[in-house]
Amino acid sequence: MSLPHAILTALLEKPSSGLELTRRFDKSIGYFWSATHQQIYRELGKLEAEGLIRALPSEQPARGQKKAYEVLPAGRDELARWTAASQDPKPHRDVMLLRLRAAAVVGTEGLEADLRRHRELHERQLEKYREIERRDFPPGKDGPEDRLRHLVLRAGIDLETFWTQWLDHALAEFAGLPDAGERPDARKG
Amino acid sequence: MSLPHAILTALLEKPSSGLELTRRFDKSIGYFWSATHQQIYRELGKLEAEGLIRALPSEQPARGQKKAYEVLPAGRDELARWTAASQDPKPHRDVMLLRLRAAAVVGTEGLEADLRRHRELHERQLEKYREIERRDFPPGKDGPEDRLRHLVLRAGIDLETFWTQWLDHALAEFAGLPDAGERPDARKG
DNA sequence: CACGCTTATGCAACTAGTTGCATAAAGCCG
DNA sequence: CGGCTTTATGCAACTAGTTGCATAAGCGTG
Repeated sequence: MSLPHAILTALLEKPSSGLELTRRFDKSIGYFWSATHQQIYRELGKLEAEGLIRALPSEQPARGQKKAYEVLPAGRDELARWTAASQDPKPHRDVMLLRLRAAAVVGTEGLEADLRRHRELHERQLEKYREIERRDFPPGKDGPEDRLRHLVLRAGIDLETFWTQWLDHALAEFAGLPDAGERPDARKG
Repeated sequence: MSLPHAILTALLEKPSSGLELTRRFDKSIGYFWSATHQQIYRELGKLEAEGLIRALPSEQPARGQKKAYEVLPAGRDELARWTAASQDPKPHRDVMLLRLRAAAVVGTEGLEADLRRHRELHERQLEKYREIERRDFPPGKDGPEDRLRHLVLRAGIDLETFWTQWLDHALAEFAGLPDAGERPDARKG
């Protein structure tokens, strides 16, 4: 149940319409909590019905019209409550690790190319994060809010660095594997 | 659509009943692809209907009876196909990072304790992985399959190490924040 | 102004994963 | 044997997230 809280956070940072939120999810909050525009519109409707946000009155709500929302005090309270509440970490799911484990049984054929491609994608994401860091956190911009937001961005940077290095390691391991790329025991069953 | 492939991998490593699979998911494959027993039973039914696995004939299938499955050639082919097919990495979702971002807006009150708790959980998981590494990958056990499986385990070890360190970093950052644990601008709205 | 393109909002149907509970056999124990 | 616990399988209902499509206003252009 994190999407409503992601939206509340984004709206507190800046009141926005559904589409604006969607765009901001695509390039900031979405890096660790992605959402499609349909999820966002649906959730905005629910949050409004619950009285946690409201549509800004200025622009009349009509189809094809921007409809911006702002957070109400009840919404801020709910977000504060949720932020402080203890939560167990959810197990992460990682398809690539699953594929590697499968490859140990059915052979590595075809996997190396995708490993290489993922390495490039992670490196590109890393460069994007570094760009954001340069833009949003120049030396000196270190108030308490900045430090927290910077901390979160650092997690993104460090994670992409981690995966880039790990994939290098995996590729090196692949290079040391028997030539054909097919495990010796593959298809024996 | 990874759960069926996770199950195929597990069954190729060793034919098992639903409950055995559930247990193995809890302590091995589940570290990067978790599943409940209901998911597993449902998926076993589907895989059998599709002709990718079959119930081992030995023990008659009755309620309260173990019913073990093995992978059929079509299942192995499907798994090999899936393993080799290119897939885009899915964006990871991380609630803790979201909470930190929210804390930049509504205040950090109550968060530090959970940060500390998560640190301990990650450290405990790390110790568990290291135990598995000692048990399953003693020096010398380095055939091609071992090396791939070890690679996957190393990802788990390195990730837990990463999070332990990152949480240390986050806690150090918290220590440097204004005393009360509440952001200056919190509740100003 | 008629056409097509972009912006913006939204419904419906689907897939995946979770939670709560039901059922039944097997083993233990007084 | 009668009740209790553990093992094992499974259904039903629910929540969360995804995909495909519909609708309509605004804007540019021949």
